[in-house]
Amino acid sequence: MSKTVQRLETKESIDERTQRVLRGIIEGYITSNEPVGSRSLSKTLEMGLSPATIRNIMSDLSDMGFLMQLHTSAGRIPTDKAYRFYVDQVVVANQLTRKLQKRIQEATQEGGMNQVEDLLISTTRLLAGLTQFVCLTSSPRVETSILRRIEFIRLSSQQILVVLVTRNGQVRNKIIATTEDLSQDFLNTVSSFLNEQFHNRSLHAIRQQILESMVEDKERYDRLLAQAVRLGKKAFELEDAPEVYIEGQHNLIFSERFRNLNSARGLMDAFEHKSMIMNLLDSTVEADGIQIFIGIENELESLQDCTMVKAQYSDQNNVLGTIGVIGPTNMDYQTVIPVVDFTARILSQTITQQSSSCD
Amino acid sequence: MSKTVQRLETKESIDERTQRVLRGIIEGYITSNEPVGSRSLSKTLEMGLSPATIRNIMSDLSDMGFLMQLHTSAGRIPTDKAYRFYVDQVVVANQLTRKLQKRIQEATQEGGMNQVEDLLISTTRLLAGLTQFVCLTSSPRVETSILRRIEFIRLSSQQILVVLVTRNGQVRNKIIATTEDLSQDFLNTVSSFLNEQFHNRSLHAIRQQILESMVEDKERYDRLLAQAVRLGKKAFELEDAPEVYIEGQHNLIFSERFRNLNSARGLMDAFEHKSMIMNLLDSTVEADGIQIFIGIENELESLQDCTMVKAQYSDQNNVLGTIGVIGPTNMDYQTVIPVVDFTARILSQTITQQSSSCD
DNA sequence: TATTAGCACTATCAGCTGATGAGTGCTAAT
DNA sequence: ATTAGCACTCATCAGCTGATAGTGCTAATA
Repeated sequence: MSKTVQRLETKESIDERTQRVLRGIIEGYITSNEPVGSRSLSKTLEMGLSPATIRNIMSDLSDMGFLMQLHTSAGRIPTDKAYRFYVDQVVVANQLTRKLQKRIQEATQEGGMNQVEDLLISTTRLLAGLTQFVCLTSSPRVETSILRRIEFIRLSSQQILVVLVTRNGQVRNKIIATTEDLSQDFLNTVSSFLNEQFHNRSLHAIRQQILESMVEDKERYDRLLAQAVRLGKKAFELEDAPEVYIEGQHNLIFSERFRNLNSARGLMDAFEHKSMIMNLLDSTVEADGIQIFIGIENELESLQDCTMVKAQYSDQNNVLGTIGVIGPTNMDYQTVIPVVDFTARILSQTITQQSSSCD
Repeated sequence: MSKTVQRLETKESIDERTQRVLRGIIEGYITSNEPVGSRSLSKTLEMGLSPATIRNIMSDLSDMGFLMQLHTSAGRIPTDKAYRFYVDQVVVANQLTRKLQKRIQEATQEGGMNQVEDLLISTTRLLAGLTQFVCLTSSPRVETSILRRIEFIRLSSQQILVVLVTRNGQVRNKIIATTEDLSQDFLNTVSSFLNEQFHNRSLHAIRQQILESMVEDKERYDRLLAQAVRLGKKAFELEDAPEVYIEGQHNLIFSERFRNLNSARGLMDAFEHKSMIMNLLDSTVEADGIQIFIGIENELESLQDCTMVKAQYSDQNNVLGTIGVIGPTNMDYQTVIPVVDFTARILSQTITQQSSSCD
């Protein structure tokens, strides 16, 4: 008999009243950042329940793994499981206030942002500012971007500057060394050749094809083709340096909301390793909407006291990168989730506009 | 009579023994980061002085403003004045260990650093790592850099990418909008015209001249000239965004050596305002060597518990920017000063090599 | 049977206490 | 001129205190 009761009390079937109490505790802890006790909860809930009754319910919730205590007499705080319940069951697609929407839109559209890099940096900073957490953004993987234009500029007899513009507006510069002195005229011919040949192909695909060309019979090459392949090879040998932008690290130290966090040091250290962060952001089941990792759901150990909320941004065709915030597990999900979501959408929109403005 | 004595005890004329004691206290505090008392000093000094004698000397030094106490019974610590004495009188041009020299050289010369930006960032990081302090670097003011090459690349009917390469290897990209659709061929003509016209001139001078051209009689212009002026104007309208690189901020929080610092928060906040930092670095009497600002010598209030050690770097002709570290006033000057000095020299050297490699 | 009041229990925190120790200043002796 | 000796001053720390805010359990109640 008691078994049945226990089954009934599993995730799906906590009775209404218990749910309301749990929700009250979670929201109480989110707003106050203090453990919540039965007495105060009895007041704020306004369900006409006495502290004693609430204690009983709390006790049950503790047994079910939704609540825990820091010390015997400290009031209770939600566990990661509770936040998961809260996010899945309680938080509904919440509308942002118009005011906030406007603020985000304005910030991303303000002038001088003709380069994707600038746009990403300022968006990252914006989100860090809005949430008062740490914000991370991965830039589009150059690998998969589509070539819009490539150009070679002769700097000296030994140096050539490669300028590479992708469809979504990223501009990459790279200086390559040559042994042979090539005239600017010749370089122009090479670049028009490459532009024609590889228009609208992904950088990855282009590199592949160039490598294949190289193993083909070399004698067939005229000078143009040979140099085109040689220069192209160097140009598309992109450092796949993972570009990540991080803003708001100081919140980790100074913000009151991170007070309970003991691994600030570990996180700061982790942020130094950009490739690890890159991985953190982009190792994602291809998901359309927003993704939330609460506490222990995070793989990275120093993140297990935090929640990461992230969303992908894209142009009209492809996912380009990820933007996310890292905050305390008792963050205000009701606000943070839509903020991240909306920001990612606006970001996608802005980038799409930019890349569609080419002929 | 007593007046004469006081005069004798001014900066220049502290007697040998007193100087040795002062030096002992300063060095003791630098190494231990603890106030130093008469007893322990009597041991480490090995001058055969009893603690009592040392106390007398200490008392004199306090009167002269070289020492102070945090509490009545806490031992003494040097004042800013003492550090100034130490830096001016005691620290002699110290040779770096070969090991350290090598490490700096290797770090700045490691591959893939074909862009000045990368070089600056990695040097900044290096210096932050070596000193365990915060390191700041200002990038060359684009204003004063010499034009090496300018190029226009047609992206679409409304967008043109400007690529601007300076003598010292900085590459700037900017996308400008046009109303008129200009062919790539035409753009090439414009850029060769501009390159010829303005070769080896400073960006600042170029902008001046373009503005002057504009007020001249407009009718004389042929189409090429008109467009060249129009595009040139947009191209050289550089955002004078002060570029500053900051590394090692986490040391401010986590390093034991910053323990006595109460204004970490203020400093972190200051670092957010890049233009202020830029000012801090570059507002410098044009000085050849290294510059040191100890405690209250710093204008910025939140810096007045710190020492800033900075040095300018340059190519063969001009000062380009400044690199500096911010640490506690009781930093190890004997090491830090030569490290900053040497790093700045190597930086200058590397940049000079790069800019001299053009034809 | 579900709820509640009452009570014993417990951990934390702020504030006080006295002991300890490092360091000073002064004075008298060398 | 130097030093030994001594009284004095604080900062720190451990240990104790009462107040507070929370719990769990039990017995009474609707």
